[in-house]
Amino acid sequence: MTNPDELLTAKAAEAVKALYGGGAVSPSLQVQVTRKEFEGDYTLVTFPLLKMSGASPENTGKAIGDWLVANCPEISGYNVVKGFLNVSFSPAYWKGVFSEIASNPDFGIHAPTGKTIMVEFSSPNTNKPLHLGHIRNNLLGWSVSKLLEANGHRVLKVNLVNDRGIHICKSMLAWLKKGNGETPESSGKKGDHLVGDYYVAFNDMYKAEVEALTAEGMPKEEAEKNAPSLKEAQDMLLRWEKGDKEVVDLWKMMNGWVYEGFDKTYCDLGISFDRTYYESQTYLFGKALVQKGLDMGIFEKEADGSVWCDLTADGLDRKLLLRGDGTSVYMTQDLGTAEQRFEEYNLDEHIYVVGNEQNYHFQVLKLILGKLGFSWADNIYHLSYGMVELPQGKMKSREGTVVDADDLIQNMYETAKETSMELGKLDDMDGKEREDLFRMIGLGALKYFIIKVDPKKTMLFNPAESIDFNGNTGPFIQYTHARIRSILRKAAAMGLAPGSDSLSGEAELSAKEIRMVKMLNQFPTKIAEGGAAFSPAVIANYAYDLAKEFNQYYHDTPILREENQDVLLCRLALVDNVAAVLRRAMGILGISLPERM
RNA sequence: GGCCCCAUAGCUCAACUGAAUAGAGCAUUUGACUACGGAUCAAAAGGUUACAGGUUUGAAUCCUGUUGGGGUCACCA
Repeated sequence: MTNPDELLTAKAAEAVKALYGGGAVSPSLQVQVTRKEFEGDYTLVTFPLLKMSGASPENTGKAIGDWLVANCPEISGYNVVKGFLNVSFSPAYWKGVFSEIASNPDFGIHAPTGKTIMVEFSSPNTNKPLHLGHIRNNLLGWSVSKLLEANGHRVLKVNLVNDRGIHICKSMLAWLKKGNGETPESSGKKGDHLVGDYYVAFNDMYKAEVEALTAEGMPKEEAEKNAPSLKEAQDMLLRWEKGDKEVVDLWKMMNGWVYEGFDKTYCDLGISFDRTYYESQTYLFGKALVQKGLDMGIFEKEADGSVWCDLTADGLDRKLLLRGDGTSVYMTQDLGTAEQRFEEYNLDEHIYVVGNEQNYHFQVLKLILGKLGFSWADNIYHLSYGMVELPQGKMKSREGTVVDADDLIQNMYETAKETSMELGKLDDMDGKEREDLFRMIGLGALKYFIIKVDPKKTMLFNPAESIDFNGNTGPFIQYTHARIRSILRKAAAMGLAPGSDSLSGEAELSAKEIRMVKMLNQFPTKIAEGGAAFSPAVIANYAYDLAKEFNQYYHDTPILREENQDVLLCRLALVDNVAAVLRRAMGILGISLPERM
């Protein structure tokens, strides 16, 4: 069955042609969902048609409305308000739409496109634990991947771990000096936190040294360059690059601790990757491309041996691609990895989930890849998300205002537990089951809180106010689902279950039920919309609207106490499908819905 | 300073490609369990969409300027 909006667009085009003639059928037929406060299902905006009709908006609307009712059996009526033609479809038509939704177990999921898309996200440094910013990145990367899968694409989720560099050496050095052999086992600390503590310890040490040097009369800038611990860290990096066994062993051991910690956090968040890349293995990529660019004449070499790409003609700056000593920089490496990935996986698209502070970097990356002649340069997309800010502004590790990921997850669990225990609905549930439920609700609240915001926008998190469990929240949707499941359990106990014959009766859908069918019917469109914009927020807001619609319906429509068997079965089928769509929508966001809570 | 992004109710967020009276939630005030689950529902109040112009039948949305905020401009990643 054709979608109502498509049907109306097609029929309206016919109407315009029949009424106003000519081959000049206006391409600007605007069909939209009728606003709540007006009667009707879909609305045709008549303003763009006035020149053609030569009549007032009211008369144009009337003429088209009359034609539609006369020539289209699915359309049962219309009204015109100002220039808006509000069209109603018949209840029988909507029942047909619903029956199609109900018979499709994968309703909303799009057919395979054959496209392969790589999504890179998370990409942590191995010198400190994950924080709230990483949580937004991880949740976005994960849900965008799921959303693209729902759009029929094959998705590869990858992580690029920044496991080398001076910052890693800093924690290693501090551990050597002050660690006394401390390990996660000996201290009981989670590995990533342990290593993070030594990174902080390094900075304290370094700051003290700089202060001591400036006290002796050395200018601050010079002191910052000459502090002995920094020198030692730099020396350690050189030894690492030479493969010095002692340094490499230490590096492996400490990174191992960090990975164990990260794995725990990823597991808590319900996140995994198809492949993990390590910069220690990819940081030399891209050097061949530098030579290629030089040969093509798009890069230039300075007297000191450094290589640059001049982008001033494109309104940007000159960009360094190779240092004077022949070592590569971040950009070089990204150019190389992109080429390597497109070749190895024959990618159609590559999405980088990276904060908007790197907009410039990705602009340059894309531009240079284009200049190097790669046709796929246009198929890389920087999913640039906004920072998570605190009431006092940006999170700053130096000022201790970073919201730790593990703490936050634990916190959400505690709050979920408290709330649930207060309500006391779970007294007959066993311990393990309860723990899982608290985790599900806490995570649901956290994930929804983050994902419902448009990725591009800066968002605010206030640690002083705990994340809500009422209103437009994850638990609201989880609760709605639990409620529906409760009804269905009771129905099953009465020997009633929605099935393929639930809609075969005479029952006609009420206005409220049509509204819900209409909303259900939008699900595939929402998935397409969210996918096109790489915005899981579209799905989150849709799920909320649907849940809210159900709760209103639920409040004043008896289901189990309905005496007419046909109507009862029809209602059961309807709420069953609402639950199924909620599950599918929230599944895309990585949020599970409970049977009860 | 150059370039980029942002500004919507007290607060957190919506508003498809320009469309009807700019919508939700939280907080505030009020009402609803002898009811299929009150983590719910119903209602009140809350707005010159930062400001000033412009384009359009129609602007939160597009254009110009102003103000305020953020980002970025490393031989860091």
